[in-house]
Amino acid sequence: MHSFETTIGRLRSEGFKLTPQRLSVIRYLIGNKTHPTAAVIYGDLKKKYPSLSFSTVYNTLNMLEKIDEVQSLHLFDDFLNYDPDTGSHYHFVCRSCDSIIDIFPRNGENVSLPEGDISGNRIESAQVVFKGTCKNCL
Amino acid sequence: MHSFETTIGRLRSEGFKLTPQRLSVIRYLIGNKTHPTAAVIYGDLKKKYPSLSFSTVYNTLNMLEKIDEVQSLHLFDDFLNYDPDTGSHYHFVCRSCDSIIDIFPRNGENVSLPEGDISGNRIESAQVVFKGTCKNCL
DNA sequence: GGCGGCAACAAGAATTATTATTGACTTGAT
DNA sequence: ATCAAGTCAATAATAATTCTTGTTGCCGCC
Ligand SMILES: [Mn+2]
Ligand SMILES: [Mn+2]
Ligand SMILES: [Zn+2]
Ligand SMILES: [Zn+2]
Repeated sequence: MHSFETTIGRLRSEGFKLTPQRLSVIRYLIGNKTHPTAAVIYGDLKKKYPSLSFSTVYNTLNMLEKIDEVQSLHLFDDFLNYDPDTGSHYHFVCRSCDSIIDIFPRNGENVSLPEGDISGNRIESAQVVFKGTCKNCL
Repeated sequence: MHSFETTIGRLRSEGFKLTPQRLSVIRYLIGNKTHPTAAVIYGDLKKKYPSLSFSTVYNTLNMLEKIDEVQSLHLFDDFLNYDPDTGSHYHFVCRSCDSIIDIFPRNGENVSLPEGDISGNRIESAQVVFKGTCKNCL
């Protein structure tokens, strides 16, 4: 996700209205490193904005994903996690405590993935998910 | 997945009964490179075994996954694909035609992933999914 | 042969996250 | 001020998976 100013600038220029609900979701997500679910976002914001509805959270998340300001991650079976960091990075999921940890590979150090083609197929994105046991649980 | 003989040997030794339903699912999966969904497996086997039930397919798949004879893949939003190849390989998903293509990285050639630790967290498995446009659709 | 225990089964209901729909109301942008 | 867009609330639709319940068929034992 871009900065608050850049993000709302993008929304404005794409013709979206800057409603308080949308702004609250955006403010919640900017700088958030916890990969929250829609339910968690709703639960947290509901405290401050008691009239917020679940559909609005979903609608806003889907809208933000469409303009590439967030990405949704399929890390668990039954729900999605949302990540405001749409840059190239990977995730580690602890099988024991379910925590999600960002992995930022330094160039060539830990993870190297092909750019462009693999046997004639054009790669446009790559998702890498590690599963294991986190530092804390070890 | 192992050979038919090895697989049913494992089932026998783990105390599972070799029922016709289970054997039909196993036979369906062995050597299958198509990453079928539970629904596809059910639909195909239903022709030959009209009394087969959906839950039995699911139960059998879960049982096979537990003893590591298949793996389930979260490649799409709403369903799982099952892969009888539990060896280390990755997947390419075509955004246009939804086809799934196996990627077998030769050592160090295209993909290299860390074994063991990443900043103190113990990695036990890694899932890599490429998305893009396949040879056919290009 | 008859019986009890038991795993697996079929059928379908239940669950659950997400998406879609409705209709009345509110609000942001011009 | 106007009005299209967004919101809320409630509810329904969707769809993959899991759960429940009663039934079946096999096996060992009397
Ligand atoms: Mn992340
Ligand atoms: Mn595969
Ligand atoms: Zn942990
Ligand atoms: Zn294709």
